[in-house]
Amino acid sequence: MWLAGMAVNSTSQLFKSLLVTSELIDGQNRGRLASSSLYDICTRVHDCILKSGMDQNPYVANKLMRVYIRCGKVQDARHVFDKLVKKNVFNWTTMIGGYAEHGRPADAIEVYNQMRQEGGRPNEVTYLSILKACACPVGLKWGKEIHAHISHGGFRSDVPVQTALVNMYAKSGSIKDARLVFDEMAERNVITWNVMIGGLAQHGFGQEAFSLFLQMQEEGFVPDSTTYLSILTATACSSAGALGWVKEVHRHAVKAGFDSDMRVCNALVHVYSKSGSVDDARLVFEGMLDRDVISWSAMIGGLAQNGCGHEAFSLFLKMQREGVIPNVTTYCVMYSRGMQ
DNA sequence: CTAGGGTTAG
Repeated sequence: MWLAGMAVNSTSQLFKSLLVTSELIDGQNRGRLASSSLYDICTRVHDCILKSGMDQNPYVANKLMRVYIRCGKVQDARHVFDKLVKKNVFNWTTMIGGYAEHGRPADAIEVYNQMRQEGGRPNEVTYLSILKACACPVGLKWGKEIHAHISHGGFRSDVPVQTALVNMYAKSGSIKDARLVFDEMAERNVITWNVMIGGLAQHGFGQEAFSLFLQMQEEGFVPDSTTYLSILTATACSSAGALGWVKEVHRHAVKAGFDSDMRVCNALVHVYSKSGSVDDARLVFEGMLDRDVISWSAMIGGLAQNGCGHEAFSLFLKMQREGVIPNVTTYCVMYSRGMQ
């Protein structure tokens, strides 16, 4: 690690290295630097920041919080946040977003409420962050309150915020409310459609998801890979009669060139098995140029569950010959059924 | 200058 070995002795140098490092992690170099060494740099920079009294600078504090959160050290970020006497909207939003990223809705809502009590004005980004935190079953009761704040706060026509609301309702189990918000939106974008389609599919409403999939195209929106990944979920496709519209979605995917997208193909393999057509699953699988552990596991699972135990096992051997290492899921699907 | 809505495998 070039940064770890670098001679860093002044505060500004350290801070600069922290910024560079966090950008490295953010960008295409993600994963190259171990988060443990980033955390190490981060704590050293933190020391210098404290010594120089810069910890009360909202910009500096925010950068520091972001990097701590990126290392998975939300508690450290919270410490920086709590020490900050004057917090701006970025600090509040970063803290809420940090909890959202780490699936801690109660903590996120605590900070959000504290913000409101202290007279802080949430903006659209703050709402995106808090809604993300509440996008889970326990978050519904808080999500409804935030919905009211958003309606009163003048964010009724903000497409990202309204989309985040649709997502929050869908993920927290209230698909009817998700649909209500969606239907009332005057303006939408592809993400809005993807969220609604994915929500319906996740709740088992495959037919409804499919009709929205058609409707979005009638309205001039072009489905992207996320649209396909969202609609092709097992719950939506395992219901009776799903095979028909799944094939239709498949045809669209091929026409749009997504038959070369590994993730889309993985979803197709999985979903064809679930809707009862191992033959179609096999066809997609065999046509794939690249296959990862998910592709292999999906195909093996499909075979095992459809009474083709021997073929599943020989595929399990083949994947390893091709250098793909099985993981827990691979073993789970292999021994789930049909392997005797 | 800083925070950011959606995404595939028991």
